[in-house]
Amino acid sequence: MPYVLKFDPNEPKYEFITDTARAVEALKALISEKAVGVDVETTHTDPYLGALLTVQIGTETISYVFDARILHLGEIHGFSELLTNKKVIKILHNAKFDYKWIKHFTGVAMENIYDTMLAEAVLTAGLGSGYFSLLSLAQAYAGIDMNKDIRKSFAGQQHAHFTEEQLKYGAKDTLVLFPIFEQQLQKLKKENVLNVAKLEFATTSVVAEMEYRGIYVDRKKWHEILDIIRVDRDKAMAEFYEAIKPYFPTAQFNLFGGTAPAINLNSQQQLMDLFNNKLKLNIPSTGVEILEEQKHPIAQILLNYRQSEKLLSAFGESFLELVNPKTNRVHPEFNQMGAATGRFSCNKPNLQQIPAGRTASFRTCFNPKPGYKMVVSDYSSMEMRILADLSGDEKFIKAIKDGLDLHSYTAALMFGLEYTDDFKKKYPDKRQAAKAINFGLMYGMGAGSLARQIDVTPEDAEQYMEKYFQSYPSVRKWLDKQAKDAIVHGYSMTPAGRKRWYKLPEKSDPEYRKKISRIQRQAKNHPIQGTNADAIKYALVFVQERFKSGQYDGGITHTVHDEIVCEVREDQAEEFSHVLSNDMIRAGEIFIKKVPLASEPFVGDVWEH
DNA sequence: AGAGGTGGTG
DNA sequence: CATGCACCACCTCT
Repeated sequence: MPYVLKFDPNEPKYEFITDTARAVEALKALISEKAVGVDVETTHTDPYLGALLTVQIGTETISYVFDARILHLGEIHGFSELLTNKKVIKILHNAKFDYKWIKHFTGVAMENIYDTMLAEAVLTAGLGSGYFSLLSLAQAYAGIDMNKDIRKSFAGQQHAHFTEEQLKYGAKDTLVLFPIFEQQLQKLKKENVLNVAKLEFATTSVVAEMEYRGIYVDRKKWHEILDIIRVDRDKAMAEFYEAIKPYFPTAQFNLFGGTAPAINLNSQQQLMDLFNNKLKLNIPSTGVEILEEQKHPIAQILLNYRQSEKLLSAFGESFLELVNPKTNRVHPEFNQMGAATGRFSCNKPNLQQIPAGRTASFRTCFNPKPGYKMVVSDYSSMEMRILADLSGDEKFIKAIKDGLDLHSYTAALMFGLEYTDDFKKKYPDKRQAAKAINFGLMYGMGAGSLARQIDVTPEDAEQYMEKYFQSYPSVRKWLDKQAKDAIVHGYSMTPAGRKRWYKLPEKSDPEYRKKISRIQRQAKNHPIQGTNADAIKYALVFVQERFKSGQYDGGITHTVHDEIVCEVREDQAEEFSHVLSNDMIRAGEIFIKKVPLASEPFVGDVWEH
């Protein structure tokens, strides 16, 4: 049945509230509602740098526009009571944005959130971009055109009077949430993903708190690391230009007597010309895997240059510019539906791609605030445990239960060797090969790429894989079933019920097989990666409760797929580290019942372990 | 502005 | 028949 609008999009009913007495009355009326729409207007996107102008809270028929410049909302009776009330659903679009502003300016931490943006992301995972504007949802669910230009007009409105146009716009933003909410709810139930949506909603306030808190970055130390890398980079660059001199006999001299670089080291086009036309190496690309095979010294020099240049460009000044001048911390944006699998993505800066090796120790620059410790915990080999559990493979499960080193154990089975505690030392190559298989098959890898990766013939790789699947027969069965089901149903699913949909190609599509194969690989991986995501989201909710309840002093600073990083008051850190690990395990056990889980805690002064 | 190449993370 | 999942940032080139 079509949804009937309860308001007039051209004349939205609203009340502009500037006095406390009227605010109290409005809030009193609102608290008996089943659900309210909430939105804010601000002068900026960053609560640390801007001002809160209005908070709109409304029903499906009327929106109350509270003037946050005049009213002390945090102290007004009924405001906190309404926004933290667990019986009244707060409907928002991209709730973490409003959450941060309301928290910052009123001290109120909203509860019981329904987020129309996240709901849409859950409903279209794998199909869309993961980002949905209120504009597009208003159009799709209510046929309403929203004027996006008015939002920009709030930037300079800190003291001036709002126009009626602006107030109407603000009001419409809460009114339009209802038709979206009502219809999404039906869809979420119909697709059986309401529980996943609820997990996302519970997670969103945790994400808001995490972004709001941010994490301290030691800029001085960061610069010291950059200086060292820059020396290496310049050295490699000099070596490179020296080495290519013979190939550029006409190398021009510029006006200042120095040589003008004959080649832009960052131009793959010019490099290809050098390697193929001058050096006659005939390489298909200049990627690491190709260059590593080349004997020519220039290839090695380029690799050295690239290694340093990569770090300087991706983690240089541009990174430090993202440190917030007010807080001296970075406040990355975490997109909780950033990946089609349910994983987080992260940007500005992307803390999920800070180098982890020991060569570039950027992670040591992330420190707790004074009097606090970094407390970190990682799930150990989580995706392998998930695969063991979901496939129900007895041998696989037993190996985990017995606490064996899984890569070594797989190697022992595949190569017919005896498993011992020092297997890793005795057969490092065999273990490495098994590791490649263990990971690769979770991505649906074929024998061809396995052969390339562990440097054996395709025939050998084929044999290894066959041996692997003979060792773990249920794993093969399970993977095959995921691939098949995805094509039959058009989606794959985690045990938590998180779905990822696929756009199936037409039979006539010239790339039909290629596309089907790709979907099959994605469908094999999705329940594994997605279950990890489900677990970490539950864990984040559990852990946040530890801080919110006042049990521990501190907060979550960030999360990297299978890792949660917190800063916790020094005297509580050690104890908290075990609480953190246990919460992560407890969260995982909601979905993983047959296999024991582990999460390793660390306490220190840096984000690194 | 967008695509493609490269490379950082789990 | 093609052949490893999920991201984001920076660079060059068009």
